[in-house]
Amino acid sequence: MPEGHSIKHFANVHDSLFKETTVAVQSPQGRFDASLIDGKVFRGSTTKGKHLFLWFGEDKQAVHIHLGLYGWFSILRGQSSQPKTTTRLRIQNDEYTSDLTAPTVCKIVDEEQIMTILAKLGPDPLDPHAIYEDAASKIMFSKKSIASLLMNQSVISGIGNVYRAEILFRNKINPYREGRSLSLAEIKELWDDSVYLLNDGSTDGRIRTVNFELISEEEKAAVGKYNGQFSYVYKRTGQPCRVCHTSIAEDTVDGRTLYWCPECQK
DNA sequence: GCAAAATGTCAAG
DNA sequence: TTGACCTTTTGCA
Repeated sequence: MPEGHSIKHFANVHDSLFKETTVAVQSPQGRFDASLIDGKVFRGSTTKGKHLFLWFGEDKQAVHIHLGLYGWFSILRGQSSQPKTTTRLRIQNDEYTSDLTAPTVCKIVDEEQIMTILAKLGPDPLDPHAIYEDAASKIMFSKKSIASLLMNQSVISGIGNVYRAEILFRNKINPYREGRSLSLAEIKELWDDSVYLLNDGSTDGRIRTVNFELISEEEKAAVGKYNGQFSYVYKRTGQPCRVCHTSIAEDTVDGRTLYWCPECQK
């Protein structure tokens, strides 16, 4: 389940495995018209926040993909495997197969539609040219909580529920503070930490936020059970804070579950 | 075997 | 604010 780091990771994977190769495209599920790009050359990927664009052919047609809550790519070596009936988009060259399942969006878009999508998104911490002040100026005058603002893709794009919880913990910010109550230094710290964490996560598509020394031996031993993903507060309701041992709290904000440490994030 | 939850977003009420 | 949507995984019978 994807935040911005996964999108960037999948973009990089597609670039490294399929770029400038002729690809066969199908939609076993039938909900994407694969004939529009089947047999064309894959030209590469672009991303912003949680939005991925795959470019094909001489006239550079773009397929807009948003993974939503459940969408995922499975990348396989070879091309012999049978696709699942739920596979929306299968891309293959001589060596690799990419199967996309359960995206919220997977469709051909034109330049105007792309501009509309991009215009709605705040700066992406994964973009080296992002203008962080665009996010800062929205946060510093807002009466909404910083927890709300970080999840709002028009403020800052690419952060989801896991990174939100973890970034606020790492920077000792109470999630209910109004955006306008944050100092510029605090906002800059949140941005810098987002840049660091999302970049790190995008290398392999995994979220790493916790100082490894703070993870207990028992937890490390049970690594398979947790799929190797540790957190400070995300989904740790009732468990002791890794820093101060206070019980981690949870609440629902804007329909999403928020986790925080009442002591570290006063 | 089935219900519930899950890293997201949009539109209806 | 709630429900709908796309699918898989987990936990409880």
